[in-house]
Amino acid sequence: MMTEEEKRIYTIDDIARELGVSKTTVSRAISGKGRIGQATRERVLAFIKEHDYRPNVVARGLAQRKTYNIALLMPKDYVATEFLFFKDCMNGICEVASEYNYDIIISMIDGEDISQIQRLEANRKVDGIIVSRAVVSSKVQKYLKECREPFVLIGPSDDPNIPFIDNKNQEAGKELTSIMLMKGMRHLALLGGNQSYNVTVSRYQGFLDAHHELGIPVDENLIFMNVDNQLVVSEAVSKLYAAGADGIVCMDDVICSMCMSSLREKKIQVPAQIKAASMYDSKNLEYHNPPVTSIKFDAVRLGKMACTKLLKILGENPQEEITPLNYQVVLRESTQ
Amino acid sequence: MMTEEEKRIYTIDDIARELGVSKTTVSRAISGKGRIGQATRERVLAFIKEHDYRPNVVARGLAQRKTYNIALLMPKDYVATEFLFFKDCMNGICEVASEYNYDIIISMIDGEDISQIQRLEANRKVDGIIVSRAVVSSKVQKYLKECREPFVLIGPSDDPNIPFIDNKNQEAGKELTSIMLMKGMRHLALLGGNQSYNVTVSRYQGFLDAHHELGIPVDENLIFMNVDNQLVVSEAVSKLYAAGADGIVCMDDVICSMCMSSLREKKIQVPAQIKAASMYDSKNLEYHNPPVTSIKFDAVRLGKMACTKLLKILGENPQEEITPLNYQVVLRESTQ
DNA sequence: CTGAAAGCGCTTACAG
DNA sequence: CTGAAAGCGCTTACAG
Repeated sequence: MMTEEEKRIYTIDDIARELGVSKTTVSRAISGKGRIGQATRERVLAFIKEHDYRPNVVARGLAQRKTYNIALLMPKDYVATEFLFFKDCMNGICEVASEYNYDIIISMIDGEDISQIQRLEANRKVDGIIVSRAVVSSKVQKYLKECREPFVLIGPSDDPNIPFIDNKNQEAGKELTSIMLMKGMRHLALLGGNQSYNVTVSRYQGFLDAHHELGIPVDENLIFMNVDNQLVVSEAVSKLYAAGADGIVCMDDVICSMCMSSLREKKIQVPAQIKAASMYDSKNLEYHNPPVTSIKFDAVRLGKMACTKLLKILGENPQEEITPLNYQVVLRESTQ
Repeated sequence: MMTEEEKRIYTIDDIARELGVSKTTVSRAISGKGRIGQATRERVLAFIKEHDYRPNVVARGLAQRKTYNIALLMPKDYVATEFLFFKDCMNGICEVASEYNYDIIISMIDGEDISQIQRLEANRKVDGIIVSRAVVSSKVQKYLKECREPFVLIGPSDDPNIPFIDNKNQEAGKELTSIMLMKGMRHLALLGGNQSYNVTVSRYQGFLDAHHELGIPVDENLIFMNVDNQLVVSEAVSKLYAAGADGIVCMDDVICSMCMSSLREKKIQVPAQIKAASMYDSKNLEYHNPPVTSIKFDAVRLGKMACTKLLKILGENPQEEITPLNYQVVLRESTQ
């Protein structure tokens, strides 16, 4: 008959009764913990499979004093670039989490306001926390350290007690810059984002490192930080071009997009008159003319590893290996 | 003493014992359900406040057969525009949810793949679902209708059985277009996004409505749909300008940004030689030169209302009123 | 107005 | 190898 009765939801008790065993036994068959006869286990497992039984995660959680939830903290005021990056992280996090049957609870953090974190803690609905942004205010970080929940940070940390996962921003910045210097450019300009972000600081440092290592002086007049809108970028581009820059390193895609369109507007040819490169390779740059050289970070992977790291702390045994994160340099026409 | 012992976590039993009442009584004082003496209630409440007791939401949930979780479905492949809009929705959703002490569990949906939804359902960790994108594939929608969980849709629906919340996209498209027509433009171009999205279809329809109502013919040669990258936009701009367009309606901000930079590049003056307007007012347009006229939707509000609607279905009594969503037209220099 | 008891659906010592 | 029992921290008829 196709018209089956309303699919009933089995409990562990139902199964025990129908199979004539104790629920202890059923529980053991499912969890794999404790001794149990081969035959019994198979019988239970077969029944479970046939009736598509899924244990109630909440009940299990209560008994085990776990929730199988992980909180993901997310700043309320994310801007475009960060958010695109974050989205990929989230993909990675969710993927790993669901493999271990954890769910992700999202919590929007408003600047310095820790009330949402307190709420999470008070409600005891999560086993751990992933903090998504390095820029999380020091107040938030401080609170997290004091609070009961284990957490991992996506982004850099100099506190050895805080588990974190980060892109190699400084190394990447250095490598990209080195490549441009080795291609012969001697007057590199830098267009950077918000300096209160760690990522900005790291990439900037990488830019400096490359110069120092090759013994090439940095021209302070070509450094423009905190450029975050079309107008400011446009002005910066005029200035740097007038000042004789032969290459531009953009700290992220959005800045680079604005930079490229500004160059087009001013009829400055790339790469003929000036070269350009960016530090985060999103789809934004894909269709640019000319295609832009850039560093490609693997945000999905970053998310996966952050989640894996937290799961380890929570006592799970994730198979995924935590190998150092890497980046690629994608050389395109804009630096030829 | 400042150094208090490890903050212990009280349970309802502890409180009952310390106060010499039954836990039934404590429970009643907290929930407000059932009769309870004024004096007793106050005594309990005072104790709770003093010791900062917070009931265990998971345990309560188990007893009430609720989870106090809401799932938010989110497509894995969101692109920039949608995602920015979605972020605001999320803010609204989270805000309302946390007021009622619900949490938001995020679930990434990969196209037609319903396995994550099945997982949500099987795990019974949510009381309801908010589907974030109108474009959710028909397969996903179909599955949701059959599944046990109540859900609301953000976006349009013609199925009267599906609760949904939507922007007035068609009306907004019509109004923006009407304004441009009434300003005297007679050859309006349209730059639209992905036609498989309902929002695109609705805004397009609004564009047509305005023309019909005013008895002004639509020039098919000025309609460019599915433009989603700089190159394509740039070509479209060339064509429409050559074809004599006197105004451009962009369906979203990202398209509009690309359109504006393309116009700048081609040295076509806005608003002198051609006017332009957009349909979603994000920060993207804020710094454009000239500032761009646009429709402003309230995504945060949209999220709030979606969540409110779901909470109603779940039997809560949200105070927030569900009034029809509105939009603003922000007239700026680009259409003067 | 208040409480003892059963129950939500699991897990886990403990005993056999 | 298996099970009875207690427990996770709440709620809620039911009885008084």
